[in-house]
Amino acid sequence: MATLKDVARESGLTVGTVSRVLNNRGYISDRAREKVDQAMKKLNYRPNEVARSLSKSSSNTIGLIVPHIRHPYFIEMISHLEYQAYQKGYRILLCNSRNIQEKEREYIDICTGNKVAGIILCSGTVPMEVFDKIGISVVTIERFLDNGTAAVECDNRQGGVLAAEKLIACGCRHLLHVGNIGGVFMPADMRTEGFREVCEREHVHFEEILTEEIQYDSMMYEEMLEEALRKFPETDGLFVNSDVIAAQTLQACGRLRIPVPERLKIIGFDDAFLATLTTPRLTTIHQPVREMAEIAVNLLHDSVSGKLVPKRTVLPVRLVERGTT
Amino acid sequence: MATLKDVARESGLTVGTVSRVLNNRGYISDRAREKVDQAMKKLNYRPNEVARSLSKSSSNTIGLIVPHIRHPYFIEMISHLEYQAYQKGYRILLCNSRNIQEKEREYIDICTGNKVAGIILCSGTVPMEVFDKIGISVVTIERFLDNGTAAVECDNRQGGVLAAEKLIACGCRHLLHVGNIGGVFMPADMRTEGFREVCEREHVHFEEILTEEIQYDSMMYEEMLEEALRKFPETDGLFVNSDVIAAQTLQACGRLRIPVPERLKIIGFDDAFLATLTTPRLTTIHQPVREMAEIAVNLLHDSVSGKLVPKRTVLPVRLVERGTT
DNA sequence: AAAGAAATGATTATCGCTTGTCATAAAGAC
DNA sequence: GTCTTTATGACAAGCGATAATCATTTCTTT
Repeated sequence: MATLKDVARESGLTVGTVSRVLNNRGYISDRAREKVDQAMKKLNYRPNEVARSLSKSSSNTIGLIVPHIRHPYFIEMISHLEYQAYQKGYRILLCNSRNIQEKEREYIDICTGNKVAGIILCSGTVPMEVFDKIGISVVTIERFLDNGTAAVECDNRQGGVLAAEKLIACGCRHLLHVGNIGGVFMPADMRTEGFREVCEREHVHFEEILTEEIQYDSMMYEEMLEEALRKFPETDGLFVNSDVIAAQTLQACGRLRIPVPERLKIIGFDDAFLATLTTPRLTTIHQPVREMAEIAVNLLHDSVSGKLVPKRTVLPVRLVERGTT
Repeated sequence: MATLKDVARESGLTVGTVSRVLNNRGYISDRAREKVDQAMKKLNYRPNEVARSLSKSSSNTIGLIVPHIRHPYFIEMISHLEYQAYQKGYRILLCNSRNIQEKEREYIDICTGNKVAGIILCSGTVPMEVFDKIGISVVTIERFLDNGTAAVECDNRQGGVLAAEKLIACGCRHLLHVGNIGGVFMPADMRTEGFREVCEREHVHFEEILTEEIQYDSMMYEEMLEEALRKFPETDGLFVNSDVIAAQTLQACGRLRIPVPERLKIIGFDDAFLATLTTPRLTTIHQPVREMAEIAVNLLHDSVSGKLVPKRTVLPVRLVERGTT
């Protein structure tokens, strides 16, 4: 592989000048630029990013830590983040914490060892102090981190409000809400708050059940859902915390012979691709994933560049009506 | 951040010795190991992987190039590859070529610039000569690459055979096959071969339609499918090249009021998570994604270690019966 | 006790690039 | 014609490891 030195020799310039051309630093003439360009092409030169990173003790890589890859929500998030990062000249180091604290810690270590420019954290099993030491910019998405650089969220509470209002408007009077993992706090808990608020205001009865970590990890909710529907047979409106759960509710309803949306209306959350592939299609709360990803990358970029960034950014959600209401 | 030097000072040893401890090289006493361990802990030392990579002119990162992230098949593949790579001490640099040659080229450059240990290629818009120059190990998954290091595939032909046999066994006599993108050659084309063979052998009539790149990229097949079902109204058995297409066929059937599986039987391909979320659930050809991912990473590892690796590895597929047959 | 193995020290080149310093020219401003 | 700006050369320190060389010292063996 050709090095800077080779390019310098080939172009008849010195490494200093060539480096200045590459980094757009100091005085450079158009002629020099041209000569460097030609030499680079001729030698098929690619700067060694590793050496660059070492020299600057920071790379152009973003560590992306997610608790799950196969989950439809994270798929969308990862896909958009990759794109946004690419647009801004960053690469993505993909880290799947599998929702395990030890793995998350390990990945954080890996990120620091690899001198990532920053971390985008969609996983949240690790306390802030772990980050305090390492001095890396961290942008969270839909996670709390007491003292993090910046947090991006959607308006979860509003999502809960929209769902409740819609179900009630549809005439449902016995609501059921399938929420987050018990004992783990995250912004998504606010969906429950919003939902609860509306139900209480409207004096509509509602039940609430929590989920378990193992269900989240394996994405298997069916058994639990069947049980819940058996336990609350009068349920006529259901608000669940993800499209995956909603899709599996449809499966359970199929088995229990509960017609949707005739006897039971369902509203999911996320508006992932999956929402358009079920029968009927899912009515759901749309999270602006594209925008959230874009903002997250921008925040990280700004923070790395030393700019002051907002600690919290909340984006609006909206109800997307399809076939389950 | 603490460096090797600091650890050396703290442990009362020299950098040479500490480096030898870290890399398990040469003679080292247990006492030295201990002292280094303690010093590392005390200083919260993490080796700078960037410096390491520069020194060895190769990193422990694998460049993973996919044409798509949101596609259910690639999701599973990415998830498994990440896990397998992690197990073997590799990191994943996630590259989404979006099925665009220029982007793929660019990502290949990025990979070389970042001195990846090797590339796992699930995308295939770039000719081999691009790789020839750079001298990087490349393992392909479900792609042809004339002169690549190693290729991992599933037995696509057998998949086609199984699908055809099943449909015919179910009594279908007017088959339709939705194949790959026209003009682009890939191992998945062999599914069509196997399917065709059986149909011809059994004298069962079948139609075949190709898809377009834009459909693949956007994952929107519905219009095309509706059209196809209108054009061939006597169709009673359908074999499509992915679960995404199968799921959208269900959507189309819903709109056209074609009962599945009563009047039309459908077999998909991949056996992604999605296959269990549709109504009815998809009968499909299972690709052993976990094993393919594991083998791909192993092959890359072996190849990087200088071992001789098989040029082609073909894994068996199997029919998974669910509700669409 | 002699010989070899085991363990470490001390030092340094190397990886490829960034960035700083200082010197030196040539071009343009006034 | 001086002064500044622009453009480059020449050189070298530094980023944080790896790994090689050579010199020592301590421990085993026989």
